Amino acid sequence: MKLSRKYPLNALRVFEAVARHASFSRAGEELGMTQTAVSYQIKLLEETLGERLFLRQPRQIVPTAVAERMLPPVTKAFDLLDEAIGQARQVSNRTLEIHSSPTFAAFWLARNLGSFQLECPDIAVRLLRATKITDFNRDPADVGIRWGVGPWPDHDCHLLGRFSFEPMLSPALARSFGPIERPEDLLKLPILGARQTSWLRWFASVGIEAPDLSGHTRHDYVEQDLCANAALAGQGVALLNHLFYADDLASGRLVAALGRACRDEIGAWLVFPPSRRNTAKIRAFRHWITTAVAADMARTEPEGVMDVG
Amino acid sequence: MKLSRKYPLNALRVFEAVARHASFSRAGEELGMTQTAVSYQIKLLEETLGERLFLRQPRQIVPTAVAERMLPPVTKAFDLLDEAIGQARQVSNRTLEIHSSPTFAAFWLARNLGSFQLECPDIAVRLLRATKITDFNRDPADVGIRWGVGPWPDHDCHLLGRFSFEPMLSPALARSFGPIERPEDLLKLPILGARQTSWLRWFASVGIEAPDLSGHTRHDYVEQDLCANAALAGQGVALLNHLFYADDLASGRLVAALGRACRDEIGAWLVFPPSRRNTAKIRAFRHWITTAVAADMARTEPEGVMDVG
DNA sequence: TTCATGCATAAGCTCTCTTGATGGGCGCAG
DNA sequence: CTGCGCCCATCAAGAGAGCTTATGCATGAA
Repeated sequence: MKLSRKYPLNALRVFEAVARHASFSRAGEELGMTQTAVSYQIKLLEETLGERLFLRQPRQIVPTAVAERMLPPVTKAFDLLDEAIGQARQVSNRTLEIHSSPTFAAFWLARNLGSFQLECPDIAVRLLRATKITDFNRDPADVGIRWGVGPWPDHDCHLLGRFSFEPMLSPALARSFGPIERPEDLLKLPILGARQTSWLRWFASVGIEAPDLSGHTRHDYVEQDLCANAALAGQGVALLNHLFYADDLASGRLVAALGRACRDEIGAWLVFPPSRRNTAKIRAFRHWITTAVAADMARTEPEGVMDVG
Repeated sequence: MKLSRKYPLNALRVFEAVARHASFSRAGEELGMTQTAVSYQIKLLEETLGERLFLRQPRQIVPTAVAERMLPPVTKAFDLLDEAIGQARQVSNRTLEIHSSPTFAAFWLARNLGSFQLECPDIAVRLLRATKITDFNRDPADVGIRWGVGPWPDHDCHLLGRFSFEPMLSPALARSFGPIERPEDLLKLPILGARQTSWLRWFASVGIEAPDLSGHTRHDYVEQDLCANAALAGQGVALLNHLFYADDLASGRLVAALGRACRDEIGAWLVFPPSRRNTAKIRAFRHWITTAVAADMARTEPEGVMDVG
C-alpha cells in the first residue's frame, strides 16, 4: 500500500478553489461552505504537507511558491475528474437499457418506442427481451418491464396497467368450425396456451369454474405472441390481450370468439432499482411509458370488461 | 457554484483501486480498509452517478462500459495529484528558510552552516536576517533564530544556549588608554551600545550596581556586530559574546578589558510553528543546530563565567 | 454435500467536518 | 485619527460521513 496515496482529497479541492480566488471567503461561496470550513481544510492540507500554502496577510492571502507549483497539476486533475464524472453522468443519462418481457417488447414497445424517442431525442434506447427475470445486480439493465402479478420486493415497481383479454381465433378457423354461441363450444377447439392461469380466469368469468383443459396441452405456448401466431395460422383459439391485438381484430385477421372480455391480476409493470429512482432518464421513461400505455389502453380496451382475480 | 463539482472524491479513489484489481477485497487491502468500506464507497459513487459501475457476478465483479470509460481519466487525475503532492512534500523538505537574528546569522550561522549542508546535502538553505521578529503567518520562514529572553507563546521554542560575554576593545585603544585595573576604569572609555541591559548586568556582576552610563549614548548601536566593528576600529569598549568573538580575542584583534565574563538571561533560541514540528527538515535542522551550538560553546566559552539575571 | 470465496447488509461507533459565534488586524472613509 | 467593514483565526458544539465488526447469501470447487 502506497502511503503516498494518503492525503486529504477534499482539502485539495478546496485548495484549488482558494488558489483561484485568492480568498478563503470567495472559495467558500463557490464551494457552498463557510469560510471557517475553508480555513480548516487549508490548514489540514498545510499540516499534511508540512508546508505553508498561503501567507496570511492583512486583507489578502498570498500563495507560497509551493502552492503555485502545486496549482496547475491539481487544477488539471480536477478538470479530468470533472469531465470523467460529467461524461459518466451523460452517458448514463443518454442510453437507456430496457429489459422487457418478450411479448410486451415485441407488441407494444417495438411499436411505440418511437414516440419516446421523439420526446427525448437525447436518450438512446436499447431494448432487450428478458428471457428470465431481470436481476439488476447482474445485468446492465436500467429498467425492466415485467409481465406478472407484482410488485416485487426490493424494486421500485409501477403498474402500467392490467389489460383485458379474450379468446381470439382466425376467421378461417371460425368459419370452418361454425358459430360459437356458448363458452363451452370453445372446448371443442384447440386451446392454445392452455396452461395459462388466465384461461381459468376467463372461463370462470363466463360461468365455467373448472373447465377440463387436460386435452389441450399439445399447444402449450408460454409466450402470448407464440399463441397469437398459432391462432393467426388457424391452429386454435388463443387468449390474447386487446392491447396487443386490437389491430388484428380491427383488420379482421383475428376475430373474437364470443365477445366476452375479462381482466385478471396480471399486469405490466415498470421496475427498476430504487437507488436509481431519481436519474433523469428513468424519470423521463417512467413518465412517458405511464402516459403512453394509458393512452393506448383508452384506444384498445373494449367496453364491458369483467374484472376477475 | 458548479454543482458538477459535487461528487465523492474518496469514492473515486476507491473506484480507481477497485477497477485496477477487479475486486473489492483486493482494493480494500491496498487502501488499508475493509471490503465493507469499499463496497460502501462504490455504492455511494454509483448512486451519485445514477449508474452501476460494476456488475456483481458470483465470484467476481465486472466493470460496466461506464466504468471502463471513466477509469483512464480518473487514473490520470490521481497520478497528477500524487505527483503534485509528492513534489510539494519534496520541495518543502528540500529547502529550509531561516530567519535569524542578524548577529547570530552573520557570526555563527554564516560560519557554521556548511557543516549542516554536509550533514544534509538534500536540504537547500536560505538564510535571511530578521530585522523584526518573524511572524510565521506572514513570512515564508520555516524556522527562526531569536536572540532574547524567550520563550515566546504559540511557538515551539528551543533554547540553544546562553552565552558569556565581557567588555572587549581593540589592543590599540587599550594601549593608548593604559592599564585597566578596576571595572570603574571602563567608564572612562566610550561605552559602545550603552543602552543594552547586558551592560547593567555586567557591571552588577563586578559589583557596580548603578553605573552612570548617561554620557555614553553617542554610540548607541543595537546590534552586537555593529558594536564589535566600532570596537575593532578603536572607538570604544563593547560587550561581546565569546561565541562570536573568541577568534578575535585569540588572534589579538580584540582584547578583554578585565577578564571578567558573565552570562545573563538572554539567549539564542530556535523557534518554529508547532504545526510543523515534525517535518523532516525541521527535525534535521533542530538536531544539527543543537549539537553544533553546544560544541561551539564548549570551544569558545571561557572558565569562571558568572551567571546573572 | 461441505467448504471457501467474495460481496451485501445491519448496527454502532469514531472522528472528520461543518456551522455559528466571536475576536483581532488592517485598510478605508469620513 | 477614529469608527466601520473586510477578512481570516479560533472555539465549542453538533451532525453525519465513513469505517468496522458481525453476519448472511450465493456460488463454485472439492
